[in-house]
Amino acid sequence: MHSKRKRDFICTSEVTLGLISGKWKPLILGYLSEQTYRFNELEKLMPDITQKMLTMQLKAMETDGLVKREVYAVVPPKVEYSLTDVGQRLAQLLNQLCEFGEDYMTSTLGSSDA
Amino acid sequence: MHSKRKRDFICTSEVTLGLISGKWKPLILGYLSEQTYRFNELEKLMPDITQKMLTMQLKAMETDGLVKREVYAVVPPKVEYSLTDVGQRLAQLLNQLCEFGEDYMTSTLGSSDA
DNA sequence: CCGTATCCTAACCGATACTG
DNA sequence: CAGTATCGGTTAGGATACGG
Repeated sequence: MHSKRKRDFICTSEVTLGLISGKWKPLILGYLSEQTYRFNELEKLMPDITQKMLTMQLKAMETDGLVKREVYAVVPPKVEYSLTDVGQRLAQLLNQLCEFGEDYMTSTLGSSDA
Repeated sequence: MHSKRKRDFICTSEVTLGLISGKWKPLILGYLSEQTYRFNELEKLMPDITQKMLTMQLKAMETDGLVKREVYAVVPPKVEYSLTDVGQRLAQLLNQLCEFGEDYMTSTLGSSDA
């Protein structure tokens, strides 16, 4: 009874994957799930990311409702990023992906074509 | 106590994401989680995929240990694809992504910037 | 400090044609 | 039937420079 509807069903996974797809999103999600960070703090946590990419990924996640952006009207500028409730739930899901990843790496150590 | 190790931990999620990343992999995973399919059956299930992409994604998934490929020495050729145990477990995980995706679409209907 | 804008490369993916 | 090979378009992402 699920053979025909499966395609639609599976496609909703791509909605979720779209929220995470992006080279730095999983990492950002991971950090922000711990605490609120300022823009340049995130930069320091991820030395390899460029300002452009950090801005883009944060903006995308904000648009997707995962991240909350708070601007303080001070000089020098201060902007804080935190996860929304949805973002936190997605971060939880990401943890499950981590668990699978760890298990996968373990269970495929004795693979024949590794 | 987990703030410094978090980065390594989160990065293992990218291992899992790497297994799913690919335009058609979630769909293929979904179909093969139901039953074994032949190459051209998968083609029919996904009318928009090209032979090249189907071959590539299947080969990648086979290399990753998600898919089992069985060749029958007959004419015309017959090749059957099925999920390995790891592949099945990943398909389960994909179902959770689906659930989140559905819930996400529902919970963001009343969003302010939709 | 927090971004934007521009340029450039590399990867992904589709269309098409060909092969065992 | 089940692939492989080649070409070409589109997009993600990095480097760098500039602006509020």
